[in-house]
Amino acid sequence: VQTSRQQTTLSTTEYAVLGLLTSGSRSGYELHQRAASGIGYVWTAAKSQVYTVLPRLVAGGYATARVVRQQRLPDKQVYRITARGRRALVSWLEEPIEDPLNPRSTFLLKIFLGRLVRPGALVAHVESMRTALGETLSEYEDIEREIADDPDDYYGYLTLRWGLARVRASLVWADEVLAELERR
Amino acid sequence: VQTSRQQTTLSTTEYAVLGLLTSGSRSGYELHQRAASGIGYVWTAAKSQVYTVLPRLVAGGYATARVVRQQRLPDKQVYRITARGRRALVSWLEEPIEDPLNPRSTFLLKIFLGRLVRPGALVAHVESMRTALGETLSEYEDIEREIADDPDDYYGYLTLRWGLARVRASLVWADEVLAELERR
DNA sequence: GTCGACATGTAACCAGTTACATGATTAA
DNA sequence: TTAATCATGTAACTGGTTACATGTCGAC
Repeated sequence: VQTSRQQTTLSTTEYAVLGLLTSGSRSGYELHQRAASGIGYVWTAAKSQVYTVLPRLVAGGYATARVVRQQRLPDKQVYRITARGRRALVSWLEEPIEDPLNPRSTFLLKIFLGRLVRPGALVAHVESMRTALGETLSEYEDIEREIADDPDDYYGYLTLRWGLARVRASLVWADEVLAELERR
Repeated sequence: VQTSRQQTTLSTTEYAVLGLLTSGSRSGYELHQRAASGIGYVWTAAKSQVYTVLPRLVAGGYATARVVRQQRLPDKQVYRITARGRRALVSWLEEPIEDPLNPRSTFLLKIFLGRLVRPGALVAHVESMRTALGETLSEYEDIEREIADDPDDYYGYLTLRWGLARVRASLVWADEVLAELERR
């Protein structure tokens, strides 16, 4: 028996949707609503993306769909994550994060879904973030030394200070979280 | 005499390129190199975007191109911003920023190019950012009160604390910058 | 009778990334 | 001879946003 061709890698949106499905079966509509709260702070998806992604997850064997008939309200498709979907999600969550400082990086999504992974994987993610933040901080500090006293660079310096403030705040966060995770 | 159809609104990438051209005439290649430093911390563009955008700016009358012949090295097109380009850029820079907290918002770009606008416009941008940050902070603090003690939300709380740390750092930055700008 | 929630989707578009393509010069 | 820099572009693809399309029910 020949199985149909399946995707082997999923997009971040697909993993985010699988992540939502780990809290229970949901319809496309519900997933889109949920995307506004909770996970919405770390990952958003347009309605059209959700409806595009769900049939692909079913086709790949990562989820199953079941029609729920309703009176008064239109019928809906309710999606449930499969064991295969769970395995794919967990192994993706444990994979190292490349370019953690990229504003579209998956860092926060992977932390948010931290309950699904081995604690060591989470520590590794936060440590890689801390390393990246430390490198960025010293890079920014080098630039600061160059431009701080040059009035021509005043507006560049303002934006640099924005970056410095946020990198430093994130570093404090990373140190706190690492201490907390290691205490567990 | 009928002028050819011109774009009336430009994309953010086009404004960013115009912003780079205010520091002097540049070739596409140079613009792409510069995008790695300075403005690169607040706006990046792929090589292909730069080469796509430049002829459009010329077609719209926002820039002019001149061929510079070189021995040994290939000829290059050098672009210069026009008065029209400058006017369009400045009026865009002074326009209010919608959704300043959106990670792809133009806030930092407009601060970075602050030397081109009236000081009042800059103050308005930072004030609108401070307002948006204040609203986000109290929203996050509300959520914190709900989830801080619930162990089921532990990983959500970790990501919330990341957000809190960064919002608070940005608020401190905004207050400092406003005080500084008003002292001038 | 108009609006909002429920429910599912398609189509078009825009921005951004990566790969492809070419070709000279210079340094390791 | 291999890679890097200079220089300019095109093509394909991915991800994300907005608009379009349809239809019921309940509340105001």
